[in-house]
Amino acid sequence: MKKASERKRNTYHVGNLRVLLLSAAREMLEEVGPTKLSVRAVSDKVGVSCTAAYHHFANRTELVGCLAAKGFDELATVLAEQDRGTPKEEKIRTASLAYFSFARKNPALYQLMFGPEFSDSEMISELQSSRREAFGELKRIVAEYLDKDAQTAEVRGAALAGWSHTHGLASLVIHNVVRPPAEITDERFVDMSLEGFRSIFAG
Amino acid sequence: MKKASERKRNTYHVGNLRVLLLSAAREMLEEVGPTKLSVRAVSDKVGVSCTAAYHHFANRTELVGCLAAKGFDELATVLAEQDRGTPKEEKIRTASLAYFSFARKNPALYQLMFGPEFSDSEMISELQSSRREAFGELKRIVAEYLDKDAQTAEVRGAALAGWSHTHGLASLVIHNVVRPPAEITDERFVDMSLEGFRSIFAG
DNA sequence: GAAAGAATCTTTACAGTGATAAGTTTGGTG
DNA sequence: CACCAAACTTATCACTGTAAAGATTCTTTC
Repeated sequence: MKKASERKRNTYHVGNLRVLLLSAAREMLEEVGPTKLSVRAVSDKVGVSCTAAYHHFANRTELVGCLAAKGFDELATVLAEQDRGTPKEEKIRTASLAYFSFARKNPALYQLMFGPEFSDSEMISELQSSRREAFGELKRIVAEYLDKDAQTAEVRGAALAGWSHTHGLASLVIHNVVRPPAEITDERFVDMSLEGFRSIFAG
Repeated sequence: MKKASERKRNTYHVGNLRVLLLSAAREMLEEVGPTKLSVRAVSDKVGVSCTAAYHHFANRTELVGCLAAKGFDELATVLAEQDRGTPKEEKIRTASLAYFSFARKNPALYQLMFGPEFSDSEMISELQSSRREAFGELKRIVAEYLDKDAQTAEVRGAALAGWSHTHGLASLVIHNVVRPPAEITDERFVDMSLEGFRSIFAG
């Protein structure tokens, strides 16, 4: 009596549709772009009706917000990994590089994380805490670099500055506003910009 | 024999629909947000059928691209104005402040200018040249600050760094990733970040 | 000044989007 | 086994970008 859909669905209730949707979404994200990721397409890919998704996520924003949250977690991890064993003086450079490299490897995800999608709505506490933790990692690194306590105003300012700079650089490149010369590696490019800042403060 | 629409249209052919659409779009932009600006809503506001817009713009992207281009023009103008008469040593700070202030005053426009909308498509030469000119203005300012020729690698690097930093700061704030303390002015906030950078390079 | 052609605008239509409401199937629990 | 709650489906709506084809007006040419 299965007049229902023609989809092959061995398991009717998957049980963990949520994670299936999320990983399908993550897979499609880089192909499709941050704005064009649709609930329907994701559901289709999993082999489920699109309204099924609305039983696990309040709306598209929440789905995509979880993706962004995972992005921040991943970013924090990468930063921590790359920082491990780095000598003090190199910490800022290494972190900047890891950050920039992460952004270049996952442009759509990065655009999502810092895009206009969540600027108004304060919901998705998961996203907010993941963000906070990623920034925390940054502050930790800067604190060690400066040999100061992480709660210091100086550390906070320096972390803000470093984050702004690297995020700005990544954002400009990802959005094709600035195009780094083809013959130059990401590493060189980040160094160029850091050097640029140094020369601003030299005078 | 006017069985046509019920809209009041004294002048059937306006002649300059293009500019009308653009200014209507600009007006709505800040209310509606960069992603939710629709061709239909804009056309409605002008009092014209939505397909009429497609006689003046190839698609939504082009419409919104012209808006962004104008944004870059405006930004370049603001930078130039604020720079005029500023003593050499203050030029970077003044430019950063003017830039940041522009972004805060026109958040939606700013998001549009640096959003994912135009990252793939290379069209809209107007946008591209406006962008280039805005960056040119930045380079000019940095060149004067450093007392070097604008074509120098050093100037280019410093301009890139300065742009990245201020753009990053503006982007983080506009997207609510970082929330500047309420009691602090924009001016103080930018200074804080610049100070932060100085302390990074002090050691 | 009239007729032809170009520009401009409208109606209609389609496919894809986020989202809701109401019904159906399933797994688990008494 | 019966029932209930969770998971999923089928409509359906309002809205979006965009194309096609027809209508209206402006402009140019004779």
